[in-house]
Order: sequence, then C-alpha cells, then structure tokens
Amino acid sequence: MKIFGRRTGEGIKQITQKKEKLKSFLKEKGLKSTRQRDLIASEFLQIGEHVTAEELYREISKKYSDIGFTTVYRTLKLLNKSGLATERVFADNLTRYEPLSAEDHHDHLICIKCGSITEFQDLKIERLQTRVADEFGFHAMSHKMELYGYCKKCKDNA
Amino acid sequence: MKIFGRRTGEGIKQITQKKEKLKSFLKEKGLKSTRQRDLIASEFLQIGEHVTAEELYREISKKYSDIGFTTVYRTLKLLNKSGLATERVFADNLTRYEPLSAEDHHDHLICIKCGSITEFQDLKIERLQTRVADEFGFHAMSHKMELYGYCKKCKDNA
DNA sequence: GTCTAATTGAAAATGAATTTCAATTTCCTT
DNA sequence: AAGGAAATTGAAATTCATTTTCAATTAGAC
Repeated sequence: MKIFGRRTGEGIKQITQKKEKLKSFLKEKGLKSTRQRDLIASEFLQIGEHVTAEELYREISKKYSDIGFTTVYRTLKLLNKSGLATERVFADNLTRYEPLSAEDHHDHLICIKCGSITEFQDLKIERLQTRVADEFGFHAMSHKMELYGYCKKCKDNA
Repeated sequence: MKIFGRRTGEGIKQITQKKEKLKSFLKEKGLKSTRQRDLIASEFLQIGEHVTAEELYREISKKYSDIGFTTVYRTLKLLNKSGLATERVFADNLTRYEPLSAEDHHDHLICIKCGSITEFQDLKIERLQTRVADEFGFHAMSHKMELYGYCKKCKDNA
C-alpha cells in the first residue's frame, strides 16, 4: 500500500512547472493569461490541501482584495479542465479542489470529527474493484472510495 | 462476492412488515400515523429502486394529487431516521433514498450512460479497507464506494 | 497603438434542500 | 363521542452553494 498522508504545499520548482503547464493550456485554447489566474493558481498550489472555492477565495482576498469570488471559482474550474486540479465532493456536499500531479490516483480517509482528509492508494483494492465490475459485465472507468471515521488524533483524544 | 444486481420492489409481506415497523417507530417517538405517510411509505417500498424525493413525488402525485412535495420529502427523511431507508448521494449530487433491510450493507456500480444503479457487496474489499484504515490509526465507521463506468447493456450497444 | 475577443467582478439567477406558517388532522383525555 | 393539545400538511418562502449574466476592463495578436 502506498501511503501519502496529508498533503503539504508543493515546492517552488513544482509550482513553477505547473504554472507553465497552465500557461500552455491557456495558449492552446486561445484563452488569456491574467494576473488573477496567475495569483489564484499560485495560492492554490501552495496550499496544496483540499479546498473549497470559498476557502481559497477567503485566503486570497486577504492578500489581494480586488480579486472576486467568481474569478476564484472560475479559475478552479479552469485548473480542473487543464488537468492541474481535481474536483471532489465528500459527505458535506461541498465541492473541493486538490492539486493533481500526473497519475496519482488515490482515495480518502475523512475524519468525521475534525474534518481532516488523508489520502491513500491500495492497488489490491483496485484490482478487486475491477474484478467485481467484470463479474457484472461492467466496464469501470473511475471510482470513488471514502472511509469515514475517527482519525488517530481524534480517536486518541476521545 | 455477494451479488445483488438491480433492486426490484419487495413482496407484500415485507412491505406490510416494514410499515408496521414504521408505525411503532412513530408511536415510540410521539409522532402520528397519517394517510400521507402510509401512502408514501407504500409507494417507496414498492418501487424499491434508488429514488429522489422529486421522482417519488411525481410518481405519487399521479395517484394522489393532494399529497405535496414537502410531505414526500419529509417522509423520506423520516423513513431514514426510522431505519427503513438510507440516503445516498452519487456523482450527480442528488439525494436518493433506498429501502434498507437489516444489515444489507452494499456498494454501487453506476452507469455513466443510462444511469442504472447496481448493488454489490465484497467482503474481501471491506477487509482491505479496514486494514488500510488501521495502518493510519484511523477508526473507520462507514465507507462509500462507487464504481462509475458502462453497464453491460450500454457497453454492448456501443 | 488598435482592435477584437476574452476576462473580470458584482449582482442576479438557479436549483435542490430545508424551513415557515396558517389551516387541518391525529389521537389522547374525558 | 366530543374537546383540545400537539403534530402534520402543503404552499410558499428561504437558504445556500453553485452557476450565469452583463457591462466595464484587459490581454495580446496584428
């Protein structure tokens, strides 16, 4: 099993690299690079965690009070389309975004007390999922797996 | 692996039994049995499939035009609290309800073309989930697992 | 620099879920 | 069986995240 644990912000090198990727995506699509998109992408990649548009907006408007919620919202959608972020909806029904690098598919452990989100990947489970699908003649394209419970910290402090 | 396949409505015997269970739940909580609750519960149990409040309402108002959406909505919440139904939210972000009998925990295969929902249970996967959680010192209380892709029918007709 | 198309941000719109409230119904008490 | 307190009902209003609209601004190709 591959253990990721909690996310942390990425290094400057990766961030720069990703921002380049965003730029080429924009150019390719005939879209424009703007100060707002640049700042929002930077902040998003630095935070690294699963954030809602609202959370990211609040963070950004501390530094740049002229950037509106709508732009943050639209930029996250854009990052999603460009392959730099994924959208996730957990049990609280809020849409969260997380930076996505290459092929790092993973699932989540979600603490129902403190809300912390931990990532993991388990190839054995994935193989079994494929097998289950096969038995139904089902062709699985993606999956969603979340475990809800108490994280180590909350369990110990109970 | 236990295969459930698609749900079908339940037999009259089970339905009557469940409606008794609802009645005792209501009595116990100091709530009232009403014509509406009775009809909504019947219809819900007969349909058997995963339905949204909206869908169930549309079905019911064909027969009983005096029953409002709000009551259907509230009755589904009630069935949930009484343990006769579970709430589920899939990728389309709509809240669906399904009849729940005793301990039949299961997961879902969801067709991204026709929307059909198939149920399955796989104990091996569940054991692995527990193991993953353990490695993080995480105490899992529940989980959610959905596989999205093409069902046999849609795959074959492609 | 000019011009066109894209972007921005505030405000409005959307849509599912939930709450409000006056009228009605249940069912406990007598 | 009638009275009355409390729960229920249904329509309409509200909430809240998400998404769209639109006029003003900006990017960047020529």
